[in-house]
Amino acid sequence: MMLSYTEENYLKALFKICSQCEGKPEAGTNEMAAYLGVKPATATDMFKKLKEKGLVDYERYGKISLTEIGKNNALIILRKHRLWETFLYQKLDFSWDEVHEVAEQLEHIQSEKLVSKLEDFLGYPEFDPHGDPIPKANGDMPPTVKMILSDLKIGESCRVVAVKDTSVVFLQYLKRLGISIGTKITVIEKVSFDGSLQVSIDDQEARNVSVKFADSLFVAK
Amino acid sequence: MMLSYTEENYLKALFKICSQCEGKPEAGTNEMAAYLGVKPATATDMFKKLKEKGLVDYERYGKISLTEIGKNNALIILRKHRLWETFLYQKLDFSWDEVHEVAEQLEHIQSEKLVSKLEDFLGYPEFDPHGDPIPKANGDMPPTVKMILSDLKIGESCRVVAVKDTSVVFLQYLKRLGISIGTKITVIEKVSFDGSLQVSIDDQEARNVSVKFADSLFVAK
DNA sequence: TAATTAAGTTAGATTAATCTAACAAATAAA
DNA sequence: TTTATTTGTTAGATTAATCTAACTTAATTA
Repeated sequence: MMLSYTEENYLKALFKICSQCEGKPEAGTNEMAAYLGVKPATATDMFKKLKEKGLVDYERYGKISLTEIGKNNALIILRKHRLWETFLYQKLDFSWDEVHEVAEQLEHIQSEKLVSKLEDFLGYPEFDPHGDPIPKANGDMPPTVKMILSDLKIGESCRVVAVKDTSVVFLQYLKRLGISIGTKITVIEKVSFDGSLQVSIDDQEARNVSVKFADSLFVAK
Repeated sequence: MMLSYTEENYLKALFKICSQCEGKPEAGTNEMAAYLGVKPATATDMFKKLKEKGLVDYERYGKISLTEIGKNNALIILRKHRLWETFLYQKLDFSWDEVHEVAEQLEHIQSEKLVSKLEDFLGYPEFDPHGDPIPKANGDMPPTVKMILSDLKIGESCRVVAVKDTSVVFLQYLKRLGISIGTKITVIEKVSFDGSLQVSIDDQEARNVSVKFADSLFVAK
């Protein structure tokens, strides 16, 4: 079945929203509309259409969620997105914060052969430049059990494995702090007043990072 | 100025048609519509729109041609198309006849940085896999003075430098004959009955090729 | 539980790209 | 030079994706 550019974006958005919140693999109309930058009325119409096509489960005034077919389609798009990001980063020397925008366009190119050839060319990467796993051609994706920086106790060290927030502002901030995949971070102190952390990046002098920041970095001990 | 996918395709089509016929750098409505696979009425509407945007010269019931701005836009699209074809062929191991279709999609990706990085990655190629020149970022393109196989006299030899016809059937036929860029061809005889040629490909045993075939291959002595 | 607020839907309009059918202009032929 | 043919245009409709404004349902709270 052929999906339009827009339909693909709705599926992808739904997948992203659903995979973030554990217990609730579904999204509301306003939530989706806000995420996609359209009005709720627009989203409602699209929900009906996607339901017709068997890609989502949805009832009037209810939540929306992906069917198995819808999920599979979303994974294929995510796969393309992440492979292209890897290409841009590894081969074309794009920086961390630049890859997303262009990959948003490239992910919609229709050619199975292109994707598999690209994957081969990149050497079957497991993760994209942000540390997110790349789904396989069959839709398989390693379930990533992720720990965030906030989970660490005082005195513990870790390595950055991925970013939770992929906004340009965040990625540029990371670049300014000299943080990328693999960077070592040690928690020196937790400030009880506002929950912020004193951390040492690559064993440099300590600096303070906000809760929001510590919640946005995936790490491994 | 932002161009839609469709507008880009009209400009590209117009450029192709115009650059083929020497004396007449303009196209008719039916001609364009047929080329693009739409109805003439649709083309008329688009002509008005493109004129509004200053991309074409056009008057009711008249021919259509590119303005300087329109031509520049067309060249940028052609540049992207040919760089992507080169990428697919050189890096992803696509065959001659497969590159076009995917490049038709890739050429519409909007990112100047992507194009220049890609060009750099490919080592600033001058020609695409079909032997066609790749426009530079500023729109410059080497004026290709091309000779076709039909131009050769009996006994003369040449090397294939490009294909005039990029249809899949033709490219696959070339593949079957073992012809690609650089292949040596010698004209053994011209059959006066139908204008067909007896040729030797890479000094192999002679075989007959049609006028249409000989008109579709660009060669150099 | 009744009232208020938040969330979601419907109806009607808009824009881009397309179509068909009917019409008009330009060109070619008799 | 009048007619026939080709070429091109206009008008009106359609589809996909979007909007605004008005309305409905669900959830919250007093």
